[in-house]
Amino acid sequence: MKSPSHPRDRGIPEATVARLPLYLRALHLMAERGIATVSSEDLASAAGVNSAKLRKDLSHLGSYGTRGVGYDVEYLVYQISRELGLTQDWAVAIVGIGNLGRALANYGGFVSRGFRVAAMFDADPEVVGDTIAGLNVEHIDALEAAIKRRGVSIVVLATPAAAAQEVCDRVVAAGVTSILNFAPVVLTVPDTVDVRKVDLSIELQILAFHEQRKAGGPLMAVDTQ
Amino acid sequence: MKSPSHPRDRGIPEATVARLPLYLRALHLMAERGIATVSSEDLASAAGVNSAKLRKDLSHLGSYGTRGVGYDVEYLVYQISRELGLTQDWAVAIVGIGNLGRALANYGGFVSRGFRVAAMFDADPEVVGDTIAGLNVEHIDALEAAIKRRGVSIVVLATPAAAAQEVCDRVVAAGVTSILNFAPVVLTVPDTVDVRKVDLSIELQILAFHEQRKAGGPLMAVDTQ
DNA sequence: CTGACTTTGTGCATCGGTTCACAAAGGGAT
DNA sequence: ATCCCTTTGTGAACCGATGCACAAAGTCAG
Ligand SMILES: NC(=O)c1ccc[n+]([C@@H]2O[C@H](COP(=O)([O-])OP(=O)(O)OC[C@H]3O[C@@H](n4cnc5c(N)ncnc54)[C@H](O)[C@@H]3O)[C@@H](O)[C@H]2O)c1
Ligand SMILES: NC(=O)c1ccc[n+]([C@@H]2O[C@H](COP(=O)([O-])OP(=O)(O)OC[C@H]3O[C@@H](n4cnc5c(N)ncnc54)[C@H](O)[C@@H]3O)[C@@H](O)[C@H]2O)c1
Repeated sequence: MKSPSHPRDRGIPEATVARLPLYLRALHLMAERGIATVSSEDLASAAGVNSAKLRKDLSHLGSYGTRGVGYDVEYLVYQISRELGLTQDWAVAIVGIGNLGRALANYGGFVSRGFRVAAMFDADPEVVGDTIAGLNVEHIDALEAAIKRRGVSIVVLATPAAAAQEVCDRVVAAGVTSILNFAPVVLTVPDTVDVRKVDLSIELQILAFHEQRKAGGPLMAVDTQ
Repeated sequence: MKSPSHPRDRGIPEATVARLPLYLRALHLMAERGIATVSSEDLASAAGVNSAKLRKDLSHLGSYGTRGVGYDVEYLVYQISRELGLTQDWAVAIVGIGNLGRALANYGGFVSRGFRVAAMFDADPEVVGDTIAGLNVEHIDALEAAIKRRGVSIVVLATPAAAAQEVCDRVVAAGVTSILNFAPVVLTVPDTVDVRKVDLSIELQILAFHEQRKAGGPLMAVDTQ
């Protein structure tokens, strides 16, 4: 099914994909500073990873470095961007324009790399019609039509938890296959659909776990007979 | 160094820790609905994981199930909460009260599980003095003093990227060892400090990668000679 | 008290990912 | 043209996490 000895092989490990944006960010900063060439050691430390890992990650995209020299910054930016699909621009819709949805809509760093907020939806008549970052909030009833009309391919869910699954179902029925979910629920979707979640509360709980260990761990012996 | 055959062994795998909050959330929902007992199969499907994984995860905390029956919901909630350190409450500070910081400060689900916003800081005199969710925004100059006075142990960073490392350094110097970072930068900290990051842009890029595959993958042959 | 049935807890094979360490490749100096 | 130096790309050992599959443990009906 796959050509085994083919370079430029498709099938980049998920862990690698998750780090490519990190490398890209570091490379953009370097490009801005006029750095033309970078070694795996330097780029790795800018991205906060091990240099062997970085080299292995990049090797999945092809052989874009020069031994004895390093990687050409511009060229690598281009290759990673292309691999991630950032050479095209992506129309994003945000559903649920409350505290969080508003913050996201106003966020500039969004647009910076090929992502464009193309539509916003809410169910509250109070909110519908508001203009945020130059764009009108539409009623959730218009969801399917607007998704198709605007070519939305990524949806950000920022509704309350109780509404998330229902909105998700509609969005999926409308043909969207990439969802970023902020609501604290496990979404059920067909496996053709990718869901990524961001859950602040989980992050805090993980921090609390380690914090407790740090505080209690060394002292714990005191009380443990 | 560690007692090998000891039950209730310390050293819970990181992957398990990251899932405990998920189980906890599902359990809370069940408790609300009056469910007293749950099998690993049901809890696993509510949390969106494999049941063997769930059982193995729970086995790290101890042997809290009953064979033939399942797990007592209330008891499991208590055990997981205790393990995560949620039986105490945690004072959280938010630094950078812009779009995102404001959304976080207003977020209710925050407080729900033992996390309390105890302080907010900003550098902008326009923002300092505002009241958000009943709490006053303080000037960043008061950072160290307020962290100590209020017993803050977790800091959420929501400043622009350019300010994040500097604020981080101050926060660490003030004795904080748990940081949740929203700014798109790699923070450098002593290894006694835990940093978790949330990066919307990275999530979108990962989605874009897969979306591109879905769209381009099957069609790619068309163009590939 | 016994036996059928349910469900946990875990040994084990497997897998994906990380890291080390080094041969191969290229650049630049002489 | 040759040699030395730097740095890549990757084989291989290692490590943690996953998931299957089942024996052990417990419930409950009769
Ligand atoms: N605010 C945060 O910092 C934060 C942090 C973590 C997670 N979250 C989660 O993100 C989600 C949004 O949080 P928030 O603070 O913005 O809540 P919010 O209540 O301020 O906003 C929710 C918005 O969704 C709209 N909405 C409700 N039902 C809808 C529907 N069916 N279709 C379209 N819109 C609908 C509401 O009108 C409202 O404007 C919640 O699930 C919350 O748990 C928020
Ligand atoms: N808004 C979003 O949806 C979003 C999404 C992803 C990431 N982020 C990141 O989160 C961070 C905040 O985003 P935002 O949209 O809220 O930005 P913002 O500009 O609205 O808010 C930043 C706030 O930080 C304050 N600030 C600046 N320097 C400071 C300092 N040294 N000490 C204390 N406060 C200081 C500013 O006065 C401002 O109020 C940024 O790093 C951004 O990249 C935001």
